[in-house]
Amino acid sequence: MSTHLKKKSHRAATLADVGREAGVSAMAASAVLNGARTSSRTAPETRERILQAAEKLRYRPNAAARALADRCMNTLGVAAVFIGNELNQYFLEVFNGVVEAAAKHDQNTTVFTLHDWEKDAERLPGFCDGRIDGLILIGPTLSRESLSLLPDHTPCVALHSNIPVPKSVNLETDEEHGAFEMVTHLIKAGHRRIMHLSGPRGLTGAERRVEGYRRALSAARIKFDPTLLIEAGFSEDCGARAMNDFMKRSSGRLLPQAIFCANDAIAIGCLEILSHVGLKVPTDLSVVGFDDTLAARTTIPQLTTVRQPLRAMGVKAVEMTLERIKAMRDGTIERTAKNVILPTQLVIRASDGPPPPQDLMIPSR
Amino acid sequence: MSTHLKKKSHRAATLADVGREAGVSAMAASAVLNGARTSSRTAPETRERILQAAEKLRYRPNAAARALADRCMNTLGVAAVFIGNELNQYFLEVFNGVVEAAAKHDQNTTVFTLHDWEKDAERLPGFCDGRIDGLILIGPTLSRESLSLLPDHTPCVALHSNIPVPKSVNLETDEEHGAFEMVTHLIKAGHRRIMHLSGPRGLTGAERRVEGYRRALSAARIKFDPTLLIEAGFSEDCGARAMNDFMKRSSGRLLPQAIFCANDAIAIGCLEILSHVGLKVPTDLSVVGFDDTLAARTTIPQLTTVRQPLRAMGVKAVEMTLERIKAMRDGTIERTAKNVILPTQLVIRASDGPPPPQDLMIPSR
DNA sequence: CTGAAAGCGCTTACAG
DNA sequence: CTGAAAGCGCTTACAG
Repeated sequence: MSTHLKKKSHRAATLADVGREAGVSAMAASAVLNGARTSSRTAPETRERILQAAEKLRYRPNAAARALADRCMNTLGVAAVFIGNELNQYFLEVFNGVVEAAAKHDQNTTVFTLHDWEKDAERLPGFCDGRIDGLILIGPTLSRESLSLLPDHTPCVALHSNIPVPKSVNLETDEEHGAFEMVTHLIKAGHRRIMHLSGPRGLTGAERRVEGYRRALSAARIKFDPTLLIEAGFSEDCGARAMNDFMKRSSGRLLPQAIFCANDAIAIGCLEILSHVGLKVPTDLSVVGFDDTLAARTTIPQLTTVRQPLRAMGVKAVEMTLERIKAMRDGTIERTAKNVILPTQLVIRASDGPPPPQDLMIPSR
Repeated sequence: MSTHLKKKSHRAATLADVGREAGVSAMAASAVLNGARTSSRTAPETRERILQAAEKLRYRPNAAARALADRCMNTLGVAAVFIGNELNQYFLEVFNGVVEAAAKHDQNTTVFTLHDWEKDAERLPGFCDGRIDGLILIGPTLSRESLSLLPDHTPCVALHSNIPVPKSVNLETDEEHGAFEMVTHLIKAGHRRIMHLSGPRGLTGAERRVEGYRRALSAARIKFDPTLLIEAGFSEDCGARAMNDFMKRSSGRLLPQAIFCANDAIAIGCLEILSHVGLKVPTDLSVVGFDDTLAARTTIPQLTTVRQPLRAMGVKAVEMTLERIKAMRDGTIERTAKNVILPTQLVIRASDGPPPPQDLMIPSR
């Protein structure tokens, strides 16, 4: 065919090209190819011609042009931090859900990575520059001031935000209850001397788990022993370090019967140290985690933990973002924060059991 | 001169707005705010005025408009499969590198998920519709026909493609050599009866590992025993199942001294089964993996494995994609496939050791 | 049912 | 050094 101009070969076909090929205008082509009210608008015969032309020219709508005209990119932004350049398991679980739901709704997902929430907060407005229609913040720890940087014109949903994000949807889980249930479970199995390796004190998530731990103890009338509450970071390394330090400085004293770790990563670090000193889990002592990340299933023994529906939260985050985007277009968007709290769930695997028949000591090295 | 129309308040400021505010044209603003040759073009004093106006109006360039004019989105696409809706560890490691490098080069990353490479191949051209400048395929297993669907106008880089992608950069690792080294390492430690839990036969990656295994045996003059070569899938479940089946049908026979698993996930499944039947790793037998994913460090004992530089491959994929994008713009792009092979590396951790002093039998259950 | 017009916000030549 | 013009590919009113 003579329609193939030289320069066209290196350019994607446009609506104008399709229209020309089909002998109609570009907007006719637009209506049948990309338009919403496709069917009503165009005569069936014309419609067919346009479809064929598009097929022949391998027409693909240009996303940028459409976005410019539409003010809609069909893409969702996801912001998260890289700790030491490493995406953590928590993020990955959530992201899994986000990607899954985004795909289902024909949305793209673009990932923005920060190194530090507070320091990089100023980059947030830049993400909302037209390339995304909504923004999902994963586990942000932003101050009230930084939060105010978020522009109004892009709907936002936050997961496990350290403080609720104003005018946004805040998705959380019932961490206090999850911790309570887990510690109660340990108590019912006969444990009394239960240690808690907490997350960084001051972080909402960490505090809630500490509260659940203490409430469970007090509900069972077990006296809270401050030497059994040890602060760690939310990583494997931190868990290992905290546990190691504890063992060193407490050698010769009574070994805790169970250790409730503030997340799975800490539990894994903890397991590692215990294995080094020859203590067996769960026969010598029980170790349990929190989160139910993939890693909880790859430890040996598999980790008893508190399931946070991270994947489902990712899915939900997408759905609520989409809702807000729609509401914003319709002008019906609410300007108030909305908090959604999802339940946690106890997952009993193999890393816990009854306490050993007699008290064990912390080995000295 | 009603500068502040009502509708403007709910709209992001444009270059025209900034220009008006600064008393210059939109293109002047464009030049100083977004242009490349910024400094030379504008008088310092004008420049300052424009900058201030932009600041005042909180001007943010609109990505879609820029993309349309530029034909450049500053975003890279990443395509991968979800197996059973689950992103695997392999992907996550690579993705980590991709996101890291993309951030460094001020590129966005958008993720496209497929359920099955071959079935969803037809979706690939749709991704190249102007919203991405380059496409990275992670572990594609596409037929030659499907590969031909990839449009010419978007540069492509593939990682561990089952067959080299034509006209693209193909990043691989020296898997055969890695497998050879690992098995040789086991042989040097005294192992003779070495089992291989392979990946799906027919897949290039799986075959290369089998080849390395067999070459190492033959280099050490150990006769290849076909009953010790068992096919598994590349997942934990598959590894567990394959191992379980083997143990069942071989009960009472000699236990292998070492098991070389085709990836870490298989090794984890294998460890799980061994732990169930009460066999100790590495004292009763050694178990080693391949990949060095995060999971290799969370098993107990930590997994000895062959490190593939997955993260670095992600980084390299981004860099090479960017190179190709640039070359395409300059018209200097090569139309030939380019293969880059990265080295693997032995990582000795705690899941291997010398064979036990006497032969062990496979326990019957 | 269909097309001509205007506009989305930005750029890149091109004049002055 | 600076601005008027045209165009990127698509849409949404608006006429016919």
